[in-house]
Amino acid sequence: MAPKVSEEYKEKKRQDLLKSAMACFAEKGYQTATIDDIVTHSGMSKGAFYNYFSSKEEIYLTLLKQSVYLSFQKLREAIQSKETAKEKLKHVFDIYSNLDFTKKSIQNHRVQIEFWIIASRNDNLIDHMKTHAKVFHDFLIEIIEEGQKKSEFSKDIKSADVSEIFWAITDGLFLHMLVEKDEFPMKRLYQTAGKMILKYLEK
Amino acid sequence: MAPKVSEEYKEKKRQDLLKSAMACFAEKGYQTATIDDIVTHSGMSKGAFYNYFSSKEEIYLTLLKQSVYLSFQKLREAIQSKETAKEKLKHVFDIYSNLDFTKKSIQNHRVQIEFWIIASRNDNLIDHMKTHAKVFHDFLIEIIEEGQKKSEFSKDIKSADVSEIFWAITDGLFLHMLVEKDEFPMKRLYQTAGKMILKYLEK
Amino acid sequence: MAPKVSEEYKEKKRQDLLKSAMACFAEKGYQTATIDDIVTHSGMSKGAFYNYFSSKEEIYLTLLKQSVYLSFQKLREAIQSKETAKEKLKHVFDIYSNLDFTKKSIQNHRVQIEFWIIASRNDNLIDHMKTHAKVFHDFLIEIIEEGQKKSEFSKDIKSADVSEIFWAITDGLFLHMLVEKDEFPMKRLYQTAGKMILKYLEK
Amino acid sequence: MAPKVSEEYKEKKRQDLLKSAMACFAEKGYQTATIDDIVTHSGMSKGAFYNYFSSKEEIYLTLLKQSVYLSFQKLREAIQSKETAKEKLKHVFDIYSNLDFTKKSIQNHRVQIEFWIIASRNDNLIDHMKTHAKVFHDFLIEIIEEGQKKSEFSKDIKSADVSEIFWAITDGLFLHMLVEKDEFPMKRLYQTAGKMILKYLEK
DNA sequence: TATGAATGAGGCTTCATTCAT
DNA sequence: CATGAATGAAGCCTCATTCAT
Repeated sequence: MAPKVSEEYKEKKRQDLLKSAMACFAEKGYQTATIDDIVTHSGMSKGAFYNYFSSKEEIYLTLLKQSVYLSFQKLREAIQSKETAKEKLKHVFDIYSNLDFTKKSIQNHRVQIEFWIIASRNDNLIDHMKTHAKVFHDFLIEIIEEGQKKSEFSKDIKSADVSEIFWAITDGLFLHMLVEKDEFPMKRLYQTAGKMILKYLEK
Repeated sequence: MAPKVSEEYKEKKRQDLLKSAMACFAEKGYQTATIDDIVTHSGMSKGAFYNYFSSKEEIYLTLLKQSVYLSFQKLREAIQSKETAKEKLKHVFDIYSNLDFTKKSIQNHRVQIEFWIIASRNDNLIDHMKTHAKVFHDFLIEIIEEGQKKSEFSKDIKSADVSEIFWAITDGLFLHMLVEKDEFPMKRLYQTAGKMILKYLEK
Repeated sequence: MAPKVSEEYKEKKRQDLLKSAMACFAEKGYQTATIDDIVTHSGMSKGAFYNYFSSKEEIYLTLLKQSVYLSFQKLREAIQSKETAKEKLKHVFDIYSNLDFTKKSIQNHRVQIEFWIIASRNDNLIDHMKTHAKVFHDFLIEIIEEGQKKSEFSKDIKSADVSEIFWAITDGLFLHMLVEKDEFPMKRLYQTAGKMILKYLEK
Repeated sequence: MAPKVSEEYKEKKRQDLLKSAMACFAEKGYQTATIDDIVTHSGMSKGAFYNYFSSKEEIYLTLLKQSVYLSFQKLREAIQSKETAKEKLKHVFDIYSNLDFTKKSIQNHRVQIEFWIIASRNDNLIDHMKTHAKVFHDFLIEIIEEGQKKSEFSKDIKSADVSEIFWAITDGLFLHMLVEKDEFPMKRLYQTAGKMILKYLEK
């Protein structure tokens, strides 16, 4: 029997649910958001939800994978045109410091950090997270080591450590912004952190 | 007429519950851990729990105040003997980099970070958090400005921003350590971050 | 797209729950009857209950509105055919004195009286009650004043007071019947009260 | 061994608890008032409570008996000086219509009516209630029949029925007053009811 | 006797998931 | 495939009563 509906139709529904789920998890958090919230937001029925995802946890994980992947894609693309390692690094700082710190963007990050915490308690997830983390990590290491090769940066420095600190700052600042909200000078802080890192990297 | 049990007895029970609660929140998270988990862990009855705390939220908040208070106390004491601002800062870095990154200590931080996220969605809690945060923030600002006065550090630098970045690194590193666990070179990373900040502060 | 069950189906379930609730409240009282009692009586699940009513209080209020509404409807219909005010009043007395004082009917009144008491302690409910009471009150006042206009009744008498006393007798007799049960000559008492009131109204 | 404390001491404590219980039941109702409420109100301990009463139900019943007894005592005393049956009846009406309808007095009645309802569901209590009711009932019947003997009142009238109606009015009016509160013209209503009854009794 | 901490059954409500239509 | 009513386990909290001190 031929399928009753096209694959595109199904994929669209799936994406609708993912979007709604993201919106709900962002607003209320994983534990607090309910399946009802999600299906109400999406205008679909509960039955439909379970046709596409087998559980609340599954949609959550799907979301996680997708969202990490997407944000990494953006990052990589943005860098391509830059020549020197220093320029690339600066551009990464720029990207983060120029994110629109709208409610939606902040909530996205909240979900990511929450993911991180939940994953840290779940052996099945923790490897996923490590893998995701590694992607970002390697991306930065690559740039730094490129700079070291080209003698832009000091060779005495452990690239992995600087990368780690960079991502720590990123997550740490977002975490703090969640509480401080509007008054938080994210852009300035990010630029300061960028200067700090560059100063450290330079010979 | 006098109470039948001593104040010490009651305080001990209270602390027992706090300890159990911390263990459960650390293991399962605030939302997932149940009152039943806590009382089972403590060997007490549910009724007893409610003699000491009026709700799950209350014990959670108590825990946080206590843990924030304790860790700040340690920090302040540790600094006292140091003369220069630079030494003080270095010592702060040392303290954090020498924390015993045992399971327990890590879980403590997990609870703190988790709370941060929960609080960020709850207007009643957010002020608590800001207050706690300010304590640590002001502490660092004080040291940095002392260093600026004494001409140890550059006067062109916004002390509040450096403080913010320092705490962002702290929380960010802990967040990452939650996932990376044993392999995470927390000590080295912290020291690197310390050097980075000092280099930036110095003229 | 259309709902999978008909509106009639849902309305039937709702009415089933209302009936069960009435039975349980009547048997045990509002405070003592539990949601479990109600769902067990109705053969439904607890979850189903909460699909139809949002709380125990809500089903209770719904029940009361409904029962007040129904009994008032009956009253008003019964009166229509009568010509004179005196005949109307007599008919009201007749209706009450000929109620089937079965267990069920008595229990209905018990719930009403109980609710009266609960409402009297609850500012949110008290207005509901006043509104209900006013409906009955105005109904009687209208008849009495019609009788006064037509010179069937003395014009020196405050219609509102007689109405109040009539309803006081009604509730008072029901209250006593709750305890005296079978031996209580409700019919005769009601007729006596009717005579008493008519004698007082007549010039 | 001689008792450690005097009987008077114990009786005083008992009465204190009864007073507190009455206050709490009046304010919150039987089901809603807790043992904690009562002991807090009385300044005693829970243990003490259970030394004097074996359960919440017991103190409730004790209260009931006592309060019925006391109010009847007052009634009987008040009547003594009157000569004719009509005067006696009028005086009874006067007493009720001149009660201070303060909050406290109203709440007392609320508790009584609540008793009545609870008792009506409890076979063990229902006989108690009937006995109490009979005391009041017989009291009024006695007066009415005295009036019939002395030819003050019509002999065609069933004294028991008039008595029943009188008490129904009393309870009914109190019930309504609970909801209407301040605006309720209890005094005028009671006097109107008195006139109504007397008119009916007179030849 | 007095104290009040401890108990634990039981109440209300939520919500992920199932399944008949 | 879609619908949404039904399920029932599980969570939080209350409170009458007990009992060690």
